[in-house]
Amino acid sequence: MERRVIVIAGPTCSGKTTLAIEVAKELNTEIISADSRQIYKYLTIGTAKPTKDELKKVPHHLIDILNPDEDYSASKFENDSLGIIEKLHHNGKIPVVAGGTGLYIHAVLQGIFEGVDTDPEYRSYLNKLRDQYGDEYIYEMLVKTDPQSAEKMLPQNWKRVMRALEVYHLTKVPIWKHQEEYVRELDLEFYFYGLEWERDVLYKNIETRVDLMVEQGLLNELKSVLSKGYQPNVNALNTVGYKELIPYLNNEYSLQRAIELIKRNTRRFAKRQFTWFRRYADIQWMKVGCSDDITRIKDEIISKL
RNA sequence: GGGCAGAUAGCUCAGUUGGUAGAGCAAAGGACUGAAAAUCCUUGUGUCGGCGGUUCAAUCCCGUCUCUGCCCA
Repeated sequence: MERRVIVIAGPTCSGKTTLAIEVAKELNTEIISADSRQIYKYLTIGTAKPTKDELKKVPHHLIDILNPDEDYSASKFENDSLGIIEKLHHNGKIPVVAGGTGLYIHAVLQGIFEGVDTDPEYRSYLNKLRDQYGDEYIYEMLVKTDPQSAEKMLPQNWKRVMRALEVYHLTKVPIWKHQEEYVRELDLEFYFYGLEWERDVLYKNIETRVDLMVEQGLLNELKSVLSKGYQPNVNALNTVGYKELIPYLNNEYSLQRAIELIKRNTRRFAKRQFTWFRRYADIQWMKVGCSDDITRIKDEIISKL
């Protein structure tokens, strides 16, 4: 029974898509996208989805599965991706998981503790409290209910504070305890790779790609999503490339400024991705200097199986 | 060729009536367990253009050179 899984991580614009396709083609297998934005339909240019041609070469999973106003989560991703992995294994294939969403990659590799769903009603209640009384207020709520978790967080980081409150609200057990007790037993063998670039080269590529996205009609793509009736504040549009263009459409600044911001925010995003992936001791970093290296890396990955 | 104004952090600049300097932006490092392209935290040593001089002490004053901009020939 097959139990191997190839995982390809790395920052945005690092060549994950191309590499994954080359590997999958050679192994005659399929790709699972670990990308919290490519999940959404209509966000195509700005999320640098694989092209139609590329999608034709190799079957892809978890791309274009949601409307922009639908919710998703790391835990759903874990379930969905593990389900697909199981099916592929059943067919004797080695799945290729590729993507840049650190938490999703984490969900596949190690899992997210189970059993505590989101509670939209409670979240909107907390959001209201926060709007009215500020970060400190909800943080104090956490200090009272789950001081141990509160100690590890700052009041400003309200998203984490809210999640901790939510978990306690639903289970009466602090989040750190759930985390501590959670053990996932899965018989999978991961081959975990990260793509590494010289920082300034990657940044230059990012800028070129942003210009290309604009040329390809990023702005029209956003307008078309909005014209379908999706609100500018949906989670899907809180995405680099789109969130900077919305104020431009509202005449808050120039298009040139928006493009600058997209480039800067993409750079910062790439940096955060490096920070996230550096935490894994078992990641094998593959140095990339130009797009030709991808084929070489593909060969190396396959030879190590 | 002459005159004037500049030259300080990666960039744009501020500043020190002489005691070796600080903002914004950019950038770097970090956190992250069901919103994660999200949400947050931390970080400013730089021959103050070069070389001389004055001074206990020069980024600051003086001289000179180089470069940049403007003006006059």
